[in-house]
Amino acid sequence: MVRVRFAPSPTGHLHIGAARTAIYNWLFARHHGGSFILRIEDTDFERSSEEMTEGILAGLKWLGLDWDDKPVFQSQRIKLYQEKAAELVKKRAAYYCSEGRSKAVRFKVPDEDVFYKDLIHGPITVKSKNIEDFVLLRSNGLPTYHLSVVVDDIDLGITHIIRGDDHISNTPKQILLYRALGVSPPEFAHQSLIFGPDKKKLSKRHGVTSVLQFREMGILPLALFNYLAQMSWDPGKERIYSRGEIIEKFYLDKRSQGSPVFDISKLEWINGRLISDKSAEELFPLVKAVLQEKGLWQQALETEKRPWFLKLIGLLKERSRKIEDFSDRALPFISDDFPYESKAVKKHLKDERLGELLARLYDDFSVLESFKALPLEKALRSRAEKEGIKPALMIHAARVLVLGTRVSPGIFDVLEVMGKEKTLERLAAFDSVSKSSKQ
RNA sequence: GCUCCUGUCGUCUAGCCUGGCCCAGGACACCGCCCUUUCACGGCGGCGACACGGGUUCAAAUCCCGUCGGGAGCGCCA
Repeated sequence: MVRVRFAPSPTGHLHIGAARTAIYNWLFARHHGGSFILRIEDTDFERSSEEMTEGILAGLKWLGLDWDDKPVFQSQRIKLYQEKAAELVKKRAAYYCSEGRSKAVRFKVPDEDVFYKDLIHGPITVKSKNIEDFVLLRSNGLPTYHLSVVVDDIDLGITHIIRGDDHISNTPKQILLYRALGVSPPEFAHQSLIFGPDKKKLSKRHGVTSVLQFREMGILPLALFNYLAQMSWDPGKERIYSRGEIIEKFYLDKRSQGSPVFDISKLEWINGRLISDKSAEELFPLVKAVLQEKGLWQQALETEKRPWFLKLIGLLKERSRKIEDFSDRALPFISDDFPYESKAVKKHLKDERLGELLARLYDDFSVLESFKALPLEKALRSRAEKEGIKPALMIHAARVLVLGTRVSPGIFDVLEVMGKEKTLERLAAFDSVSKSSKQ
């Protein structure tokens, strides 16, 4: 029976490196039908906080991870560690050492080399003479990491320890502790660390690293999940999978051992694909949240204008890579207070014929019975033909006048969603818009 | 300094265990073309890597040795 754990210390936010470790443990447990245990390593009272614990749990949930049993808090198990330390002293595997007035318990490293077979790295051997006697119990009676980890992993019946490479050199110490406690050690698998572009361990100075920050940016949980799961590992031909598919394909060995560099453009690519695949209905609450945050939300979008708003989301989702992207792009549709890109105005509104052409187009549009993409397109193209000009001239001008941008979804779909009233109003604003940029 | 881990396109990786199908495959990014009203999508194409040096072998990205590079750990932090 496979039993693994994720053991964060609540001294900071859920970092994507830690999240990746959590994902691997979870995947391993689910693949083998085992258990995934959460253990909060909060024995460093100075730096730990309940708030951080909440944030970490929220991050895990958001990623779609669930855990078995209740989370275990090390702060509530101090007595157990102290007992085990005493037991080791009794067995003469550990001893009291005093430096100054304080008295701590140190492990007596025996004169035997440590060998173990890492599931990812293969055989690793360390000579015991390279390991110093390390502290088990601090002079204040609190356990150190090595003691609490080993005692808990034994107590919780952990079968596989999957964690970051930064723990490789801790492992021999812990194996020695298992031996001293008379328990055979579990399997170990050490996963490479995520690096920044400078090939150093990823940290805050590299930019966004907290899982919750990605959520705020408008990254979908499944996108981050896929991206993180596919570091050091290649599940196959498709580039994006459901959680269930990844569980099915997951394996630990035979994976890349080098440290991967975090590349946000790939994450965003996955995210964009996932956004396109979602329905407007699914996207609705996410877009709402972003608009609310930017102070652009209108209650009507949820009530009488909801069907219209869903159409808008459907129009915009194909080319959005982050949920954030929706706010700028939706702006001209839900408000009259939007910017005109000066480059766009200069490029597409400078033709002198435009004033007259747009006036005629205005008339063509205003007599349309149905303000839908197809008739709109027909009207514009036949106008262009009559005038002997390329349709593109009016198309580009219309885009700039209606949206203020050079880039958008197909213009006729845009106009349809924009509606007759606003479209005509904005086409009529040609003079003032084109003039304003000349100053 | 000591110990351990690690090194395939700019980036993520496949291949390495079980040498030949690899003058190295895919994806992201980038560039070009097609589609086209713009962008995105899609299609097609391009750029681009086995860190280096020896050895073993008919044959090495794959096995062996060495060199160099990168990282992490060495706390009464976790």
